Amino acid sequence: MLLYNGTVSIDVQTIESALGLLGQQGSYRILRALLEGPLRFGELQERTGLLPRTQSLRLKEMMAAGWVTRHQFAEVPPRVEYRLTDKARALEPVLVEVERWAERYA
Amino acid sequence: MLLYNGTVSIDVQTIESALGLLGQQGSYRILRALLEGPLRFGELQERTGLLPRTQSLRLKEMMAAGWVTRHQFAEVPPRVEYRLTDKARALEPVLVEVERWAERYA
DNA sequence: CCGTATCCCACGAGATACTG
DNA sequence: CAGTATCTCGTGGGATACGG
Repeated sequence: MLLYNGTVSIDVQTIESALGLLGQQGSYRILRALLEGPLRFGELQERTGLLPRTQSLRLKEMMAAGWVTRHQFAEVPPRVEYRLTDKARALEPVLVEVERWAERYA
Repeated sequence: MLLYNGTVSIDVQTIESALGLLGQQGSYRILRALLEGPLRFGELQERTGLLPRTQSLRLKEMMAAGWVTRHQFAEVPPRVEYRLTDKARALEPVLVEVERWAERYA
């Protein structure tokens, strides 16, 4: 399905899947937290307040969508870091606009 | 839960519920369609391609969220129009940013 | 430390049929 | 025309427990 925006035709599927993922519980929190920099699973959890299971699911979806990458370090104790891709960082303006909207219409 | 944005503290609940609704299937299509102007249920359906049931549910949620109003006319045949509130129209910049993102990262 | 497994429940979507 | 009713199925969340 294609919509016409005024200047370009836009792919509704792409937008819906992005909005769908963003609308999942916790996605916004994860995104906001990781915009500050890479975090470990536990550190992330402190900031998001998500259950391990939920955060794990969300991270997997975000990895599948190419928003997050996982970096595992061969250390003891084991260390894992999650960081955003450029694609995900490029969503920041979207968040800014939502936040601006929320400020006004909360 | 509150996050600090740099300049203002933002209410995560509000943002998540907005993103949650936006992420529901069809919400984006409904919003985009109604930004052009008020539409009847059937006209809207032609543009969104949603099942009656789904569109009906979505419209109810959007009404509950104060995004859409319903106007019923005492005519024969019956006529109903849906239109966006200012609150919903104010979401357009969000859509614009998502669309800009989708153009680049599709 | 970083998750996965399991159980249970609730909601959401698709399809089809039907009504004020 | 503008929806609702019903059924069926799959997915997602909460909680708790456990494994590499």
